[in-house]
Amino acid sequence: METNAVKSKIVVAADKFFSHFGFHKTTMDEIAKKIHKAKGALYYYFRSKEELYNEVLKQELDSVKSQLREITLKGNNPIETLEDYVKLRLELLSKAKNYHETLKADFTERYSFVDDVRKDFEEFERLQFKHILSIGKEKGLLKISDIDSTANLILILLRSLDIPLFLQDKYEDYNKAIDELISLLSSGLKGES
Amino acid sequence: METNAVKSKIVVAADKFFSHFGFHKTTMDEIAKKIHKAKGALYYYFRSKEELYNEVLKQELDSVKSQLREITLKGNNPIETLEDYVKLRLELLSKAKNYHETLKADFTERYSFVDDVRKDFEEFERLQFKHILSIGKEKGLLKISDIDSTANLILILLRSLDIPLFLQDKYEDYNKAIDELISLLSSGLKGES
DNA sequence: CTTTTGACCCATAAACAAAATTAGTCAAAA
DNA sequence: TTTTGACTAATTTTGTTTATGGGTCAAAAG
Repeated sequence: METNAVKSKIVVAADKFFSHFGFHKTTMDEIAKKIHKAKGALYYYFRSKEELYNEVLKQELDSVKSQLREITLKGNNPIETLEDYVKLRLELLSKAKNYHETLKADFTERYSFVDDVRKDFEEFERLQFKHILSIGKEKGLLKISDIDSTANLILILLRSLDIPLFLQDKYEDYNKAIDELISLLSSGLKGES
Repeated sequence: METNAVKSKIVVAADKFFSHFGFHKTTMDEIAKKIHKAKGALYYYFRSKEELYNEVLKQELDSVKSQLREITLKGNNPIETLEDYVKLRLELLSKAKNYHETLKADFTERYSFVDDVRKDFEEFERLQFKHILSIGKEKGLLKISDIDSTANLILILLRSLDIPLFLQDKYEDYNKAIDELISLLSSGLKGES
């Protein structure tokens, strides 16, 4: 693990601007100014603005990942774990401004330079769901015929909900439905399909 | 019910252009030309281009509504009815190009002039779900504590899925998950929450 | 009286050019 | 090894002109 103090400062400063003003309305110059460096210094650590943005998003999502991973590992009851996961995920992602921006970009330009980070997050989540479900199956608490398909469904539902939740200010409106979804998942996964 | 032949021809012609090229890339002139009328004639029947587009969308969704209503009315087993509803809905809406355009517009300009039609469709669907669920509850086939909340959840899930399905070419990828969702709903609504 | 026409107006969009901004480079310096 | 800052080239923004297309309306048609 490379712990370069300057590189970290760049990422922290960049995140401040990117999450406030977005990718396009942030300039490399202002990021450099913020940490009292010349613009050229940024290019010593990052090949391009896109690579820097990619790193900022990576750290944003890595933080979310590590907090969600705790839930998955700590949990005893898979139903409760899933409930906690969904709630914490909602809370954490609702603050992840750069993530929101990449979601929005899907409808206009597409930020293909963050595809790897986003794919990584997707696969992380898929793994968490598979893990939770397999524990539930082992313990005989959940009746699931195909873990992969069920994990995929949960993944698709949550990711689909991200769009209205974070891009269309439906956060308040949908909050009640999230609880409803959790209890539907609970009872749905307990019963026979 | 006003059955004006000319008005109908206008709407049919307008639909052809709007669904192919969208609201902005369609001109009132070409719609008029298509039915061998002058542009002014369109304004005898419609106050504006927006009102015409609104009417086209209304008819597109009215057609979907009437086909979905049949499912709701014909169905005996509420679980099967819900399954049939979701599948037909997906099939019908996947072809509803103007509906897709209004969904896409939500992320850019917003077509506020179609809000009424869209709201109407939303309330129609809410009613269908409430109807199906209440039948299921009556027959003792479904265990639902709050019909309104559950209907609302189904509404939110399906509408959230519309975006990736119709706007982000995930139609193929998600098709398997739709079946999975239906069976989750089935077992979830049968069991206790 | 109802419906249609098409020239007309004007707001908006497209096209183009000029100016300004900013991503990215690099030789020199720290 | 790291940083600088002037420099370049590409992209955006701004301003201007031209073209397009929504909407009107007096006159005509039926």
